[in-house]
Amino acid sequence: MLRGMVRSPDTRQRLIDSARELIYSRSYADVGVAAICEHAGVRKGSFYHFFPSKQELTLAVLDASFLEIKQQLLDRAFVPDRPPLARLERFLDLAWRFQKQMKEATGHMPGCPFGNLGAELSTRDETIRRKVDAVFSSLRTGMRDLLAEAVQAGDLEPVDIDATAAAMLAYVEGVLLTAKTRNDPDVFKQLAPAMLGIRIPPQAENA
Amino acid sequence: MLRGMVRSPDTRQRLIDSARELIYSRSYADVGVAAICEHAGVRKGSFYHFFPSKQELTLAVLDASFLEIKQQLLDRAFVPDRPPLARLERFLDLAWRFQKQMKEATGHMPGCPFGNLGAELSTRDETIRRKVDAVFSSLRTGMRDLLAEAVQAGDLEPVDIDATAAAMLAYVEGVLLTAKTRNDPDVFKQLAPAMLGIRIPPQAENA
DNA sequence: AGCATAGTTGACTGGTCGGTCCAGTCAAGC
DNA sequence: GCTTGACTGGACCGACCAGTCAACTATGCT
Repeated sequence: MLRGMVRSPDTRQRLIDSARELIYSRSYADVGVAAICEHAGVRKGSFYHFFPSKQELTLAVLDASFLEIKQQLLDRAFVPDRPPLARLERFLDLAWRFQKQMKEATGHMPGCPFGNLGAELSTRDETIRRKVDAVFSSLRTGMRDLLAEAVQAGDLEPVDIDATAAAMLAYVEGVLLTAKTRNDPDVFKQLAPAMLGIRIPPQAENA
Repeated sequence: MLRGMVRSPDTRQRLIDSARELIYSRSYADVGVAAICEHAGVRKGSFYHFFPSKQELTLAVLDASFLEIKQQLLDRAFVPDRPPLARLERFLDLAWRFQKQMKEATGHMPGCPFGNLGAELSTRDETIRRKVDAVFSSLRTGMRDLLAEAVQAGDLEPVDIDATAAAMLAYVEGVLLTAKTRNDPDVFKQLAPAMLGIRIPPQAENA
């Protein structure tokens, strides 16, 4: 009776998902390969059949996290059913809901999956650092496009959209880290909206 | 001549200093007790004479780091020889110089010693999380006082000084993390000045 | 049927982890 | 000079680390 594909249909994906969840809620160093395998219901040998190292798995985790964030957060928040800046507000609201929900479920604020890895590993693993950088770069591009649209629509005065996108993203990262360190989702709720007011003027400085 | 206290004058302090340097430039998990001892020229047994655990040493490291930041950064930047907001600019400039100097010396951007530990350990060690939170709280207070002075002097419109101080600090943390992940001090230089424009209005929301 | 191969298993390795233990050392107080 | 107690040295501990390996199983292809 519907035997089919007995041999674990998606061992590789289960490993990625387990690692993503565990590393996100703890840290890279605190989660061993053995713990990831146990959570995924997979034996050590199978792990190394699919991934040559913990580092390589982590790169795959970063891809998976980016996909998740894009689909669950960005694509939802950025639906063009309202003005660009209102979409940014929706983005912050969705992000806050998620952080709050994680706090309720686990007792901890997880922060940003990319910021966490960047903070922990940037000085120690150049490959992972570059990957995190690439993810942030993609996020910045999305933000930049939104700001360009806002400028075009006249909802935003002309700014250096690249720098302003980077600044807004940095601010969100900082707020996430602050909320995580205080272990309080309301910190995010209180501080995040100020992101919308951040501006970096075009070219050199002026007023 | 001037014998006194032959028995290692400051073994404890050397351990703290070594741990501070190593953990700051790598991470908590990447630096073992053995490495700290070796760097300090101290044997394992002595370590555990002065500190009951690596965690306790880390708490002492946080105190030492805070003292260092206060003396080398805050106390220098906040000298009241100019208007409050100009002191904030000087703070950013000093912070940038330090990050740049570390990059040149080690090849890496270290980021913020508190933010790093907060990101890595907040979900895993409640005691350290609280300590990091306390440090941030002190920093916020310093920033808050400066903003209060700026408002009083008429250099800044009335804002929610507590929330605005928190937002500015969060922004600096985010910029430091961004610069660390990109491994480029110029990111800090470009983005940091926007901190001065961050505002959170008093009480409820308005415009 | 037979073979190739993707996938699985669990025992195993060398090394490192944080932490323990205790005999020894030295300076100060009596 | 003897005792006390802070401090030191270093051997040692069990647990865990990332990673290896050879034997095994099931599936798909011919």
